Amino acid sequence: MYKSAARPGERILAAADKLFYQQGIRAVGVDTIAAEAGVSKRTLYNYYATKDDLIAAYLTARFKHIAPSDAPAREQILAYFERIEAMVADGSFRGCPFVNAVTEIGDRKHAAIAIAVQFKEQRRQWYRALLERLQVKDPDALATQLQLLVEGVLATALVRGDPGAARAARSAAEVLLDAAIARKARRKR
Amino acid sequence: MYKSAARPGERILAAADKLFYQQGIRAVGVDTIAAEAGVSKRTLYNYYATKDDLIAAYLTARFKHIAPSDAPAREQILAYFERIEAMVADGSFRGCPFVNAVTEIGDRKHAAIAIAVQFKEQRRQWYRALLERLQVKDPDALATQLQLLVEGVLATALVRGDPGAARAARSAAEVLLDAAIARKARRKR
DNA sequence: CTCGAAGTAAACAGGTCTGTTTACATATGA
DNA sequence: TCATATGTAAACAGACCTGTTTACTTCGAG
Repeated sequence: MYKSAARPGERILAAADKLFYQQGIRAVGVDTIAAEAGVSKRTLYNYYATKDDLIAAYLTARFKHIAPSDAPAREQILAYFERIEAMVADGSFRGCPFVNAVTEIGDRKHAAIAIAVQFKEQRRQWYRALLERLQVKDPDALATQLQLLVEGVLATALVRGDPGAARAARSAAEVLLDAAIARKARRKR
Repeated sequence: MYKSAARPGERILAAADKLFYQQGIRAVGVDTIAAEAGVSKRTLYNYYATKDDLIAAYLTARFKHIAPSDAPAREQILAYFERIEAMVADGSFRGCPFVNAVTEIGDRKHAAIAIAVQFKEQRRQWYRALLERLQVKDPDALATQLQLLVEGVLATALVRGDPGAARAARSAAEVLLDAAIARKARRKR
């Protein structure tokens, strides 16, 4: 399938990403991934010693940082909600891969769980840094709240398949931001 | 295990509930459930023709309505966030069973998906009815937003195991409610 | 007392899973 | 040229899965 492209290791990872995300980690066997990658099972096990290693690699590869930007903080945050909306609207959306992995894995000691926790914390810090620039009163708490909205959109869109939740989240975020900024302005006076 | 209690059908359902929720639907086989229920596999298949039927029965049994109350609407909503916090704080929390089922199942035509969708919609209507009593401007939209917060708490608590998210959600809900009520008061004037 | 419903235990069929192994092919660089 | 690394195909081991079947037991109602 991916035979023409790239090296085996990358083809395997691409196949794993597609199948794990679309069908679930437990639903997909290594045989299927090897076939999709156009690679023998032996080769797959050369690159990834166990399925668990491959799962960890899959999540690590999904661990993207957000490109830093000089745009106004409030704008960046609201734009993020729009990015989520686009993601969710795109038909092939199947929930957050990190949350799904935690759901499917069970064993809290699995490397994948730590990666998921790190990812969520990294996102939270991204909000927090922006909120500090806005000088809101409690950037840490508000960062958590914004993240709750995003997490809620991902779960809701998974269940209902409806991207409308993203717009609702965006407007809730606006209310929360306005309230936090207004409070600050009031205190300043 | 549950041998002393109740009839086989109920013992099976209780065992399925415990194991499906704690370890995941795909992680648990019918053999394990039969053993936990202290029942032969033959008996299990007498009560539930297929594992899928048992999964559907498990979710149906989890489908609880919220007891109606005459308490002030705002109080009821905030109390709901506290109930979520208690749920999440209780060690054995493993996410929302309905969302988990959707994650684990994949096949959108499975009876379980419809049950999950219905459940979420039923909860949303509960918020909406309360918000109508508060005469906020757009009860439907605000109901969705409150639900996003709850859904976010469930997902976040699953990943991080931290019940702090529930308190953050509660205070976000307060801000959203206050904003919606203030707007209405302003319009009234 | 006896018949039938409802249960048990255990094996089985046919499938899939992860991970290993064997035997062979190809390509590249010293 | 030829050794080594890297790959393939395919079978295999051993486990677990869902669902069925067989043969036996228990027990209560008529």
